[in-house]
Amino acid sequence: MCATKWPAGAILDGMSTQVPQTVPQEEWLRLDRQICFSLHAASRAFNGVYRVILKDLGLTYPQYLVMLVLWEHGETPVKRLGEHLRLDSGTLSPLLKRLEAAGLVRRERSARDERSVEVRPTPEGAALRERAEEVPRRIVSATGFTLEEIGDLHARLDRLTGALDAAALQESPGRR
Amino acid sequence: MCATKWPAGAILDGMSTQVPQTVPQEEWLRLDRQICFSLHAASRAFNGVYRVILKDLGLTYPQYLVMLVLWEHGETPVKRLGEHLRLDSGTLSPLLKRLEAAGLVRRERSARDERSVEVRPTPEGAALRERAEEVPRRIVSATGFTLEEIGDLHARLDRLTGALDAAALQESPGRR
DNA sequence: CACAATTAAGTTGTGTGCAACTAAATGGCC
DNA sequence: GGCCATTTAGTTGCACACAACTTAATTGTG
Repeated sequence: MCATKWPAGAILDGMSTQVPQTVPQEEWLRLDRQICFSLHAASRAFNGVYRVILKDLGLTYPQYLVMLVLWEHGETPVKRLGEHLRLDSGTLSPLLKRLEAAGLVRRERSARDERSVEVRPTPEGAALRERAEEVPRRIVSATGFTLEEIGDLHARLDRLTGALDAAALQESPGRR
Repeated sequence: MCATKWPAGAILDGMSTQVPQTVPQEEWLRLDRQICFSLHAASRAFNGVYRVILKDLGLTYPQYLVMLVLWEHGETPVKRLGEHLRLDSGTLSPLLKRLEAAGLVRRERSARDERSVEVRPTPEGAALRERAEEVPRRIVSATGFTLEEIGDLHARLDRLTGALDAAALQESPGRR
């Protein structure tokens, strides 16, 4: 919910604030833009390349991510999809409805737990995997990075995400 | 590869496809998810931390980026804002309208070029800068990274974005 | 000067992403 | 068995992000 107060500064609590104060006051806003902004920009640039490549498949980028999970794990409840992709039902429900309308997945209430909805690829959705298999190579090639560099970047980003999640969690302890 | 199928194969043209074929077919879809997904996740994690921190200021993350540009450069036409932030008018127009409604910026048609709209911070918008000055430190601290690591990550991400943009450009040569 | 091409904002429509809420089912606990 | 807290999807509302389009102003060219 993160709807809480913010006594401001809580995010620093419990974290080592080992940032050297060698950077002049004035520079902080510029520096900051570089950090957050370069990530934001990279994410959107990635999105753009995926958009072009996935157009043939009729998928958006988040829809592709969902299909990746389904191809790997088969029938999966919405809840677990959300855990894999870090998305909640507010995002997944309409997305899955579109995938179902496109004939790529089927949704049906679990028999054992009527709260849960199982999502599984239709034959068409499963068949799409073959055509999707060339996507990764094209993406890697578009990055211009070697596999080693990609692995390294991946590790850094995961560490970053972990730290950011931990910091945000300090604020809103009760969600997802 | 890159043989027949897609007319979209242009994305590979002119790039060295120096990806070693040591990874088995089956693994590609998993690997791929790791690259794109970790970036996607990191971007959203950043967004989450910013959302929490910026709530005090009444700004969303993209609105904060716009204010950063305005604080640094003063009066700026919408067009230039878009260049700085890599956003088009479809995103900026409603965003700026909200910032104007919040009393943080003013928009007015340029006298010399009636097509252009100049955006500049109001006194309230300018005053917000002071309160925003603590944001970067809190963000850096939330990442758990040193400034050196951040600089390094920043360089990699910029390189990545450049390569991805170049690849996407090959596909849709006529835009933005 | 006239007129086509270009440029800058804005609008419309679609698809996320997420907070806040609702509804239904389940599991504990007495 | 009855009741309440929890869990799971779904819905609503808001804010990007971007493609495609519209409108208005400017520029370039003959």
